[in-house]
Amino acid sequence: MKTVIERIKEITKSGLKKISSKYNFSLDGLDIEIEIPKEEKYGDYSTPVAFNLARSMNINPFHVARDLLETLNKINRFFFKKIDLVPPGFINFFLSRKFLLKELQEISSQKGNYGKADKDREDKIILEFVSANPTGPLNVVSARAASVGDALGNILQFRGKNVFKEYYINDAGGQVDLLGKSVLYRMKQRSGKRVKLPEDCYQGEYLIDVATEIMKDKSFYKKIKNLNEKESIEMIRDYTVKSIVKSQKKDLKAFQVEFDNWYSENRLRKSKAIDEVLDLLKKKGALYDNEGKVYFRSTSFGDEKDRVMVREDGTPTYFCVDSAYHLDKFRRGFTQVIDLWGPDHHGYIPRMKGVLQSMGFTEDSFQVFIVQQVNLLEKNEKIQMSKRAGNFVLMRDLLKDIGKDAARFFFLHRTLNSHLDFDMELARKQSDENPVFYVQYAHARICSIFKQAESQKAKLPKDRSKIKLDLLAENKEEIDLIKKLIDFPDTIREAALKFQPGLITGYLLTIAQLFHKFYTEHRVLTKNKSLTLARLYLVECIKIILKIALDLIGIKAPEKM
RNA sequence: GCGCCCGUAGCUCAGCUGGAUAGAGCAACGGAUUUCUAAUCCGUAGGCCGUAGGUUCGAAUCCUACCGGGCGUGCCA
Repeated sequence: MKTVIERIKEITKSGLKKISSKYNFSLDGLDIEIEIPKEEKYGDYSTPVAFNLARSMNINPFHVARDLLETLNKINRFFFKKIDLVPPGFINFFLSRKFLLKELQEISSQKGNYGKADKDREDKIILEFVSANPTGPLNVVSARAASVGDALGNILQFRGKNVFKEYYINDAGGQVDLLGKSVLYRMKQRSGKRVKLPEDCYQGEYLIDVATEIMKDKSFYKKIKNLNEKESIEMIRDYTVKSIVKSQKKDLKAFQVEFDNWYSENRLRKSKAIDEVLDLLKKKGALYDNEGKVYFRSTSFGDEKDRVMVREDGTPTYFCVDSAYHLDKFRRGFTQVIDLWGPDHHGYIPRMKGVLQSMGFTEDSFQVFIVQQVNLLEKNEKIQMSKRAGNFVLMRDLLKDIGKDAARFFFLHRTLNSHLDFDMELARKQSDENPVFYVQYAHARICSIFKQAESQKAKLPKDRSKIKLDLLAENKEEIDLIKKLIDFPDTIREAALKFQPGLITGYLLTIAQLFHKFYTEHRVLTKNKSLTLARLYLVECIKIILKIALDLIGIKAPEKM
């Protein structure tokens, strides 16, 4: 099913085809822009296509628009009530009432599938996000990434893509060794030794819990007691990572975010993947040796300097391992690799793009989006957060404080690429008037209407064709609602195309607003039975759309509040 | 030094591949409920779009310089 904009685009295109010979232009590569004007008098949809053509051919936009309008008026009578031409060359479309009602029927009949795109058999997307180090519980930054990543995955899936959500566990390297050491010292402390936790260790108190857990695990504890410090640190490290990953999974689940796969860096390192990536890059001539180290020529891809892949002692760098991981993503058959990274990894984009291109993958098969940082404010003071210092606000605390629905809505309702000031005090205090409740209330209100209708024996018949839809769209509130409802597929489409899950929250707010207004102005349950049924039908469509949209972003659609 | 993000209403932010009179929410102020949930609705007020130039029919949007805030700039992960 094509979206409304897609259909208007097609109509406009066929109109342009008919006048193309007169002006001698080609439609190849011309993107016909269809937008929703800010002001009602400029129509429901509008196109500035005449300007685009006029500019490239140096002709008068008004003339092109005038001829286009003439052809368009001949082409379609059903879609539009009228088409306007406004100087200096805007073409404005006004939808017909007939079309609005026809499209409303689509919502009713397609239900949860309204706005879905056909399955795309070509693309297999792997979407990697969060991937926090397994050195502690997830914090608010991960919460933002989780909200965004999960919603994006759902949206892309809805728009027909095959999406595989993956979490990369950095369970190898120096950081986790330090983690093992930290827990070892916590264990020493717990057994009564007066030792101080070294400064380079993770200071978080959650590690005391892990230490306790290990000491209670008698069989494991016995095993490590007789080992030397290095060996026991390794054992403790693995135990700790396992325990922390488990708790991260739990936190994410509470946040309603689930992954298709948790991928272990440790396992990757033990496989042949690293040798493979080095071999492949060598074959392509992208590597060179210098002072006993192996370098990758990332300067060929706009990086500031070439990057070390293998150190003098023969161990691979993080970059090297990550390259192997990304090669593995393609090896597993994914055609589109999408990563959400934190701003601290920003500098890695050129070299990672470079590595993948060197190995023969196209530039646009790998995309990175930076989910910007979250600044937490408490009493107007910025909270300094450092994992090592152990003072960071946790995802689970956020959940307890303001709830999953409000938190997710908040994280999504702004572009992922900009910094986010999260005022904890305000979020807590405002929990009553948070926009998410406004949206949820709309859904609950609708459910309440149906409950009431049932007691009045006003029930929508199974055969919806019996309903007199002609009674709808008689007033502005209904017309505005229907117009916004049928815009849903376009909103989702744009959100998927531009990777902007925030468009959904904005859409939800508008629908809720239009509904609340309608609710205030008009009654659904009236003495006129036909009208009652028609309005129930409309309200049911609103409920369908609200539910789909809320599901996509992982927010509950409550039956009552 | 270099790179990136940000600067729009009192606050939080949309709008940024140039287009029609710069928008929304919150806060402030004034109003609305005998009827399906007032967690609602209606109205008022609020702006040198960081500053200065440039590009053009047209700039919040593009270019240049500068100012301010934040982050990054490892053979750590």
